Amino acid sequence: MTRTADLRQHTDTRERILDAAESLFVDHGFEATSMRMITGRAGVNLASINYHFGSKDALIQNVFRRRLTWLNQERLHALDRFEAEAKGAPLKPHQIVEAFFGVSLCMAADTERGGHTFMRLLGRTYTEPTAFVRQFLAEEYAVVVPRFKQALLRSLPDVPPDEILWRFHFMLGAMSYAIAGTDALQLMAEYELEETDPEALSRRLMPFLLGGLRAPLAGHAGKAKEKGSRRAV
Amino acid sequence: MTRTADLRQHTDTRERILDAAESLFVDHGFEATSMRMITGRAGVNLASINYHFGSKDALIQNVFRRRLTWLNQERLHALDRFEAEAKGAPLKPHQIVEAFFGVSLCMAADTERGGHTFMRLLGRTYTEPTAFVRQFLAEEYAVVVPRFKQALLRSLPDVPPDEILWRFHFMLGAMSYAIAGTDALQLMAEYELEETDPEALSRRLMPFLLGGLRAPLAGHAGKAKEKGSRRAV
DNA sequence: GTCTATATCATGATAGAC
DNA sequence: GTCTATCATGATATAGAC
Repeated sequence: MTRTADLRQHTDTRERILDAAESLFVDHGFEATSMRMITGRAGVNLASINYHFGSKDALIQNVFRRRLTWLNQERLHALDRFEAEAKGAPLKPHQIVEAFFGVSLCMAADTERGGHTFMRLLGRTYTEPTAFVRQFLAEEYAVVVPRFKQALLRSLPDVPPDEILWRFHFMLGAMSYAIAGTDALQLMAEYELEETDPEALSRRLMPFLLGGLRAPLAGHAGKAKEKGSRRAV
Repeated sequence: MTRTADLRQHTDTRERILDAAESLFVDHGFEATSMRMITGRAGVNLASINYHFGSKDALIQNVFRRRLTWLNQERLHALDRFEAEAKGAPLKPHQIVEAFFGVSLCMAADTERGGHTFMRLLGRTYTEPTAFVRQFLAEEYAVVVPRFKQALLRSLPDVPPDEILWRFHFMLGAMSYAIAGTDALQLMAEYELEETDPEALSRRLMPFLLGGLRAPLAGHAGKAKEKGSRRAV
């Protein structure tokens, strides 16, 4: 149970399994990753997954929980700091984006301890959720999402709430691809791209996100199909 | 071999298999989708997949090829039309975005004949490519990507080429999430979202993409790590 | 806690009758 | 072209010795 995250190689069997599973899930997906592959890479016995986690599904949940609760706390803390500075005034969009996506990119920048791998997994999972994973993610995000949503609503009072939600969703997509990164981009570029420097990625992604978030609304009838009062809670 | 795409239910066994595989691949991924699931949904015999396609991998490729070649042709035609109008002048960013993403969204709007399903599959696959799928996608995009890349370079001469590639990549991510749509968004919204009206989606996504594409560059040193002449071919 | 051995089941693929 | 029956393999999970 020690939380001292040594670099690279964990000695604890539990952590070794989690590390191996995390990286294999990214490359092959949950169901295509067998327990033999996981225990093989972790250098532990096949039966140890069931001993430590009970089942493969429980292992999947632990892979997420291990990092996601911490990540969401950091996102909230970042938001807290900005709101403390603002003293009740609405935040600026770039602060909210910084709090959520900056922290995310920060975790994605950690290649040694697996943060990068995890963020790729998270982005991939968000659009391809198995039933029980979706349920699980919804619970993990239950605290974070409303906070950021409200901050955005206050920050952009002229933009319809639905529009803000969608744009946040688009930003998640852009970030997901950003972190998936060179592997997928290489498919497009004929020449070899530079290594993914975390800071460079942030300098690239952030302006894009803000540009999209603050883009002028489409011309006519953003609320064409009005349906009574449709306001986010 | 008839290309008359009847609505809904195909009578041809081949097409029935392709339809079933397409939708199952979206929901469960390639490897988690068994041939029994596919033939079961298609209402055909288990052995027919191997008879008609030879293997499961070959089936996967056929699922993509069936729609992707057509889609890429449409994207090129749209670009051709704009360039014909422009008579040698550089296109405007919104035209290029319209040509690529407008056509994509148009296919994604087709829910009856499976275009929507396919576009979700394509977006999911782009960041989670099995080895042979990646190879295959690279071939399919070999013609389209350079054309659009060059159009963007001409359209935005002040933006470094690498930056343009990345922003195109980000746009793909935003579109992928946009099409994945309500399923994933619902995870975030506490209230029930409206149905995904295709036109509404386009009105939402397009301004976001353009805002991101044309966003001002990050302040200092966009090319901090210069490495000789790094120009796209 | 770790390991071997094994039970049970689903998978991709094929052979061969019709 | 379609179907049944079947093979070989690999999956998750567990029982029980150490």
